[in-house]
Amino acid sequence: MPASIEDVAKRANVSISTVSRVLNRRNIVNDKTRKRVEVAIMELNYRPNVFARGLMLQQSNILGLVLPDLHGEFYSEIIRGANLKAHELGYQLMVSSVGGKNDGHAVLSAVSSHGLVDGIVVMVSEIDSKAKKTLAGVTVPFVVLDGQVERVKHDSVVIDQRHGAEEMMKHLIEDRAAKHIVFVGGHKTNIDTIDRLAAYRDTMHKASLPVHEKDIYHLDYSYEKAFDLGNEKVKEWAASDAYIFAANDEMAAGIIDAAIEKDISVPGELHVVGFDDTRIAIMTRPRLTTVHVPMSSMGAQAVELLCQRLQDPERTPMKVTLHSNLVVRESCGSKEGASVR
Amino acid sequence: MPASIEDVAKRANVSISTVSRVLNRRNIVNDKTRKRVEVAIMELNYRPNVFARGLMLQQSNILGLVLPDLHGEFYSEIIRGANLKAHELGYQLMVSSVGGKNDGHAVLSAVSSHGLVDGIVVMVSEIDSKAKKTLAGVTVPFVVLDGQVERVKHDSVVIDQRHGAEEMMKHLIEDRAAKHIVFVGGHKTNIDTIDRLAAYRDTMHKASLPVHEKDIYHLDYSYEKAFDLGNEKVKEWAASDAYIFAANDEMAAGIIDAAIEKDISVPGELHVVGFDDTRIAIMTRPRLTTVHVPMSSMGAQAVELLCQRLQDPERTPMKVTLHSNLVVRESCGSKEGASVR
DNA sequence: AGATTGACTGAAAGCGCTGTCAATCGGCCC
DNA sequence: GGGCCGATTGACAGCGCTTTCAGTCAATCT
Repeated sequence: MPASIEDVAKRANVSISTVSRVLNRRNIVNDKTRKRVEVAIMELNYRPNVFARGLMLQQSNILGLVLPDLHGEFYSEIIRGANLKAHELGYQLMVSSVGGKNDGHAVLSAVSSHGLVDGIVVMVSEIDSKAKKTLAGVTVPFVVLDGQVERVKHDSVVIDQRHGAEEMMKHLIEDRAAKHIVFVGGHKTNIDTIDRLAAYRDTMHKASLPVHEKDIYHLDYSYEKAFDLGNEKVKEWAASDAYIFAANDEMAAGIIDAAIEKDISVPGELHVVGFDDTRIAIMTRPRLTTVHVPMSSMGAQAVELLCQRLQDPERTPMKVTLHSNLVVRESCGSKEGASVR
Repeated sequence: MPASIEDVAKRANVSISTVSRVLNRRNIVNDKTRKRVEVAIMELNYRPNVFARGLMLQQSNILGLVLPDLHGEFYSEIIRGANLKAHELGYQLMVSSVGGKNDGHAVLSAVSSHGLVDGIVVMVSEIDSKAKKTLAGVTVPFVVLDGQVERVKHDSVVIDQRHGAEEMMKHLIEDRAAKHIVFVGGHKTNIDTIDRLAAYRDTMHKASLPVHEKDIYHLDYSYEKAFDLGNEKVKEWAASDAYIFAANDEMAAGIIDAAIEKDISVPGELHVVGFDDTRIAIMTRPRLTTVHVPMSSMGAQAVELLCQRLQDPERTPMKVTLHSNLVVRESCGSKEGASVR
């Protein structure tokens, strides 16, 4: 049983009020008394009990981070950024995934209404997900990553995917003179996929290029599925001089590897680009031309917003937009030739 | 302000004791009464306050997971496994990194002695790290991942790296007839590196192969550093028909890519193998021959051990050993030829 | 009938900490 | 000398919940 505030008080020969005061740097405590208390705290290796404190203060200094999954470089980076910033601001982070199962729903509400966390950062990547509905009933402040929840007041940080995606499309069409672009996305209901696909359609349209629905694929963001698709289509694609616009780097990697398997050279015969600029982008050969998305900044920014709101609950909701931008490497050919870094 | 147990009691026209009883399924509460209380709970959307509960019960149902870093597939998988198991057992997970900074020390002790968490899972990958010393003073149960702490009673889950590493070395020497094997590890003080290097030395010795110190490199497990090293050495290595034993998949990938850059074919002219069997292993071309390490099982197992200990604090400490095993793919040539999957 | 028992339920004591309010004390003012 | 002031400190009321410890009441026993 760890020492309580009372033990400290007794040892220092003061009342618990005084101990509490020196802990919280409240009022002024006489120098001598404070020293005495501090010594007692040292000697007893005393730490205030979080629960008692939480009960009084109604706050825990714990933040929740709820992601669709914990897998892969993408989420990994978000967690990292969020964790770092949270510690910097004196908070602890609790990470959860609202994974495929309906269990996500439960986790989310548990984490939030329990009163355990002071606030949460949620990433909602499916449009119309259950999580969104649950969020509407959440009582603590929350910030939404990469999305919005209607009719609920909250901060959010979004990526200007549109911009990056358009830049990419323009690069393909204008710099690379692409005529035939294939879009390989995640699930149809995935917000990022929706955005990126919209940019695809728009840009094609503006460039007066035809969009064939058979050139639009919806996979699940995984390397494996993309590899399988690639295995099947890569020859056909190469034959039509296609440019493959994958909605994340992993799928781009899968397709490139499928091409290699079939002895089709990238970017010689087939061009592939990715999205996110995760570390995978530099681990493929050729390295990926992709769109850089500042993942760890997203995490950090969200935490920062959340903490600000915790301090000033009345602040008007903010929406921070982070920019994405094109990163040209070799996977779709380059202006200067294939060897440019 | 969320509803309290008292609000429920009033609404159901009973005392708080009764409400508490139905919450904890204690004693027997009359059916009718219980229904009434349950209805009130529903209507008020009541959730017991974690702090109050924690204060009474001296437990939070929160587990801490402290890793050296949160970056990369390796840790990502551990987190995933741990998180899943924790939820399964009714716990929440709090993830921290004890990163390079001395801040890790602080985090660790904060997390533990604060009384916030019921127990922690720590991964200590540096021998003689500060964290280890801190652990000795930790008051809650903890389980150590991939290591041991002297003179302190605790459970642990370790990987039998030795076995996998030896299997790999034997494969190289016996099946592939390697004569010259280069070891590329992480920091000298990293436990995994130490283990793997030991296996390297032993097996070399047993096979009467000479170990040259210049064939042993200590990097930092990163793709980039390995890529740089590769750029410098790859030609020399290829010339001497070397086999590169990288201590993780990322470094193996870096070296392979450096080879490709220099137009040296893998596994034709240079042979490279990795360790861990992360998803990176199947994303390189050629795909990596590596040692499979059950990362998510590690996380899950650790959580399970921790929970068992929480239930029975007197149980004698256990050490669970997980096995690693060789996975042969193409990066060092294969028995059946280069195209085997 | 009076005593005893069993099934429920309520009152109240904290868990460890914060914050309000009052008490104490030496010094200073009129 | 009495009163007042600022500085410091202690008492104590909760925060919301669990958990004895005592009832209360109808049914059962002797």
